Amino acid sequence: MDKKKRVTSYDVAKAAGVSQSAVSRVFLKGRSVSKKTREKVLTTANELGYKPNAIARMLITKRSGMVAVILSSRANINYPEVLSLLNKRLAECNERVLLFNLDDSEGLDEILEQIWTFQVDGVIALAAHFDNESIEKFKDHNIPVVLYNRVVLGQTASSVCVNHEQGIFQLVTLLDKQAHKDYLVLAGPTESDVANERLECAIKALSAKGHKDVPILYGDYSYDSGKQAFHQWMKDNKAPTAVVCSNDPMAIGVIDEARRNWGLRVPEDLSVVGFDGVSAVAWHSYQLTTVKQPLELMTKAAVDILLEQIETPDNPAQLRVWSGSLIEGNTVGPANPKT
Amino acid sequence: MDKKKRVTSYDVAKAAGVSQSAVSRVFLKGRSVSKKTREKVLTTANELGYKPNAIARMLITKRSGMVAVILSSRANINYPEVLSLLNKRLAECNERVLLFNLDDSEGLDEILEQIWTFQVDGVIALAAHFDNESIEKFKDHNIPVVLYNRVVLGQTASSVCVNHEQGIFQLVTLLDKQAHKDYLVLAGPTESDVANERLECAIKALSAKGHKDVPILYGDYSYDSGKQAFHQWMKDNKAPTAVVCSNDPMAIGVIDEARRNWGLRVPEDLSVVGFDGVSAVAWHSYQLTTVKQPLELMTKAAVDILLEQIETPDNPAQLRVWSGSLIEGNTVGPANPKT
DNA sequence: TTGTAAGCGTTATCAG
DNA sequence: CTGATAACGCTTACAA
Repeated sequence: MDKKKRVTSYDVAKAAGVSQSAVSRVFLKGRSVSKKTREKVLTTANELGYKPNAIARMLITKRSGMVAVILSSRANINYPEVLSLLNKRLAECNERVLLFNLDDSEGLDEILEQIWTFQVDGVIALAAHFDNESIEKFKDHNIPVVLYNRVVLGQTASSVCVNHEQGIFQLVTLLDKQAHKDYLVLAGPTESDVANERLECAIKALSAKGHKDVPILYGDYSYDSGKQAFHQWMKDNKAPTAVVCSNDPMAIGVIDEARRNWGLRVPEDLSVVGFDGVSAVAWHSYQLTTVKQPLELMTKAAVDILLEQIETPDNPAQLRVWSGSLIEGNTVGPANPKT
Repeated sequence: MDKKKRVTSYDVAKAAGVSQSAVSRVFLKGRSVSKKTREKVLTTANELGYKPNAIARMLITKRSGMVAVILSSRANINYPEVLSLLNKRLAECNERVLLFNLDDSEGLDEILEQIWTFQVDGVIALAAHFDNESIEKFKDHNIPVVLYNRVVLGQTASSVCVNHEQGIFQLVTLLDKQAHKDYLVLAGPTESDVANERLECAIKALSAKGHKDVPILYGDYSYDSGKQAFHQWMKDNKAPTAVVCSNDPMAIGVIDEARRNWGLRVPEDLSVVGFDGVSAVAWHSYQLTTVKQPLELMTKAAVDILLEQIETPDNPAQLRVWSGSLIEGNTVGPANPKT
């Protein structure tokens, strides 16, 4: 009694006195089965504990019901909601998430091969290290891809994005209105496309307001890197009056460093803005002014677009861009240079 | 040129002038193939862009190479590292993560059926709503389960846990040494087993130090719920001198609320401890005293145990428990009751 | 509406 | 070492 063989549609068929295909039809939507046999099959299936084997189904239908989600550890740790929301939306559409972690570009080819062998229906890519060549490979394999917050130059794949340019422009405008002149930009890791885009947007926005040659510091998106970058700068330079950070944790790091080690009050002496709208920005000790990504809308759209591409692969790629919403915290004040 | 049919082992066999089974053997480890045919097959496979079809392999080998990870949104958002670490470890062992989200118990049965149809090799469960009955179902289906931070009474499934009792005892001891007498316990959501266990441990530890009938507040593990719970308490009651919180974000909420709205200094007037050791506890504005879970060790063990159960299903279930490490921040000070 | 039979693309078995 | 051939458990024409 311990060698429990899996019960198949044949077993059910035999027990119910019908053909195997009848059993199969009962478990498929929109197939013509008489009420009588349906009930007969359903009850015996229940007795035997039969559940259709998804693997066998995948093999014949050539649809796996799985979507590969490629992300980096950093992406998941900074935006855990994204994965949860994607998963939930996909589950509603009867697709499961098969997870792939891509932290350094070395493993990329290996991951692509894996994805290919698993016959996934589509791919959603959030990873930083993801070049255009790889995107082309998916095209070659006829497997639809949706990029999340990743701009493509050639526009061969669909993507959903937050409008970095508009969001950062809003933040810079806010600072500019307060008559700030001494700016600092704290950028993210140079390997990240998103980080580079945010940096460019910051430079462009500042430039549009007449602030050229703003010094640029680099961090890795972490709190500590924000602290450290600001510390390094302050050791050798005069304090800025405004810091434009490429994400929220770094901005919070800058705030803590400024307050703790350099006697700067925020926002009286120093204004700081972030980006993303993570939950901690609302914490009372910070109340960071930032721009929030509409994650629910973006994830929903990513799934919708992907499913559309799965159903009708010949539809052209599309790009959808959302404006972020400004969160006015308490970290922006009038310029007040320390002399 | 656009109807790209997938290339199969037959195509490669024909092109290379060998049998289909020869091709198959080349792509399997430890199969005897002559050097000559191996090379021949490998090069033509490369030319044609052949990759074995994992689905077909699953069907015949009855191993899917996939592990179901069941988690709640809250779990992923509070402990995003756990999923990343699990995924990385599993990938090293050639297992992929198939994700299942379980937020309310209503969908449980549905998810279990899905998991069953996907023929996953094993399950790692981090979800809060996961009763013993469900665990039994996996046993019935012969599919190994490892529970993550979830105690089982019957001990029919393996599990890895942080030692809540020991960790909380350390924290309470720290407070007791500072002569605190007026305690408050801030517990997590009552639906969560982990939350309930932490609450029990707190009561037990306080009781062991002679502090009986400590008032208990409830939150949902979020920053806001910590703020709010403390606010409610303070409206009608005298300030405690020490708050034992069931996780870090709630503790940080308590700190902010105490400082902002009740003029309490931390740690001079109020001591606060948390649990988990999330990254924000190190932020300078808080520097929370807490206990950190050894996530790397725990996730590694979860995977190791699961794989062992997959290889040798008759091995008995095992429980592994780790002590958390005390992080002494700056939120515990001598008792100093405000009169 | 039902049953028969032909796949889907592998791996496993067993002669040669 | 190699090549037939039989599974694996399902879906899907096709014929009845």
